[in-house]
Amino acid sequence: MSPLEPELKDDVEEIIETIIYLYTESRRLTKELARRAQLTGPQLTVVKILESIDDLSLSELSERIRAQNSTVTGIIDRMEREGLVVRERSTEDRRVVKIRLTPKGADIAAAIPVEPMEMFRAALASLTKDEVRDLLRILGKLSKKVKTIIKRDAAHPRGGAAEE
Amino acid sequence: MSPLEPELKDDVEEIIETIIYLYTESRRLTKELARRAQLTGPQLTVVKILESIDDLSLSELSERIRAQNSTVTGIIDRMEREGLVVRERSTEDRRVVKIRLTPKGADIAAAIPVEPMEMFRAALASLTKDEVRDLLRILGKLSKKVKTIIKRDAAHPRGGAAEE
DNA sequence: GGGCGATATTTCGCATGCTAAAGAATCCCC
DNA sequence: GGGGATTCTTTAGCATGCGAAATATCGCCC
Repeated sequence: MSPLEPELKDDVEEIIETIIYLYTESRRLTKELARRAQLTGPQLTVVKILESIDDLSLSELSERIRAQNSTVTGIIDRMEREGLVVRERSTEDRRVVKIRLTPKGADIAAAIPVEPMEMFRAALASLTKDEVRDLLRILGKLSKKVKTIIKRDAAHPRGGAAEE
Repeated sequence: MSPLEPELKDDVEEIIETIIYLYTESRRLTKELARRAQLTGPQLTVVKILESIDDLSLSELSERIRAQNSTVTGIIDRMEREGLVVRERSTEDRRVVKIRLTPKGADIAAAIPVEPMEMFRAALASLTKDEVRDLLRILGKLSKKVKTIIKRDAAHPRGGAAEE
């Protein structure tokens, strides 16, 4: 189950480093792209999501951008202040707030041609088909394992995250 | 150069999703681990770095945790307030501030047995040697390509990040 | 039909995290 | 050896980002 040997330790470090690098770099680029349209990174993400899905509740939006509701409340506050989106109370369930792009918000979204993460996509295009397939398979296995560890850790939340 | 075909588009999405998942999850776990010692995530990281390297300048520390100096200034402010570290002006170069663990900080560091990212390491241990090697190779190729794209983009910073 | 637990959103307080600009100290070059 | 460019750190202002508690509403169950 654990064929990992000492000599591979550095490899492990490097894999972690690389994943962190790829993540932070893609985020930085999203931010830079957003800046050209006078938006912040998360605001660009929200605008692009609403462009294709108009009419999303705050909770649904939070889930999509992997943030807490309270975080998204703040983001939407500022976007509403800037006239990019509007809040609309749902008529079916008055607890729910629907977020919708304003014409101004839609214009800005349309004016930004590339998706966030486009850079990532371009980089992945330099890999061969087989490499993409391998990468996907291995990362999938990795994240499945992580999910298992987390589940076990949630059940016995007292040690570190990795004791055998 | 770009053998990526339409049918692989979903694979690309999934790879990106997985990398984001792995990154955010490892961060969340670091934070949870830190909480048990009354620390925040970055504070745990700093304490663990200083445990092995005592005597690091603020800039060096920033570089290690991939954050801006101004961010680290704030983190160190709060850690100093809590009595975890002290600032010492360097005698050789009086512009430099050395950060050092206090006995209290050292105790806390010693009391936390696992490294941040340990969960990651445990998950990687479920891969075979060959998989680790492949993953490392492919991620390396990927990040090299990203670096190239960034460099090109920095030279011509006007379009999106990925135009061909 | 009234109360009670569950769900959706907001508020509050705090800790990152960034950029730009200010403040110190050093370097370097004439 | 003096001054300007450079480097190290901090300050200021803002935008996430989180958890916990407060609010509002809904659903259900008796």
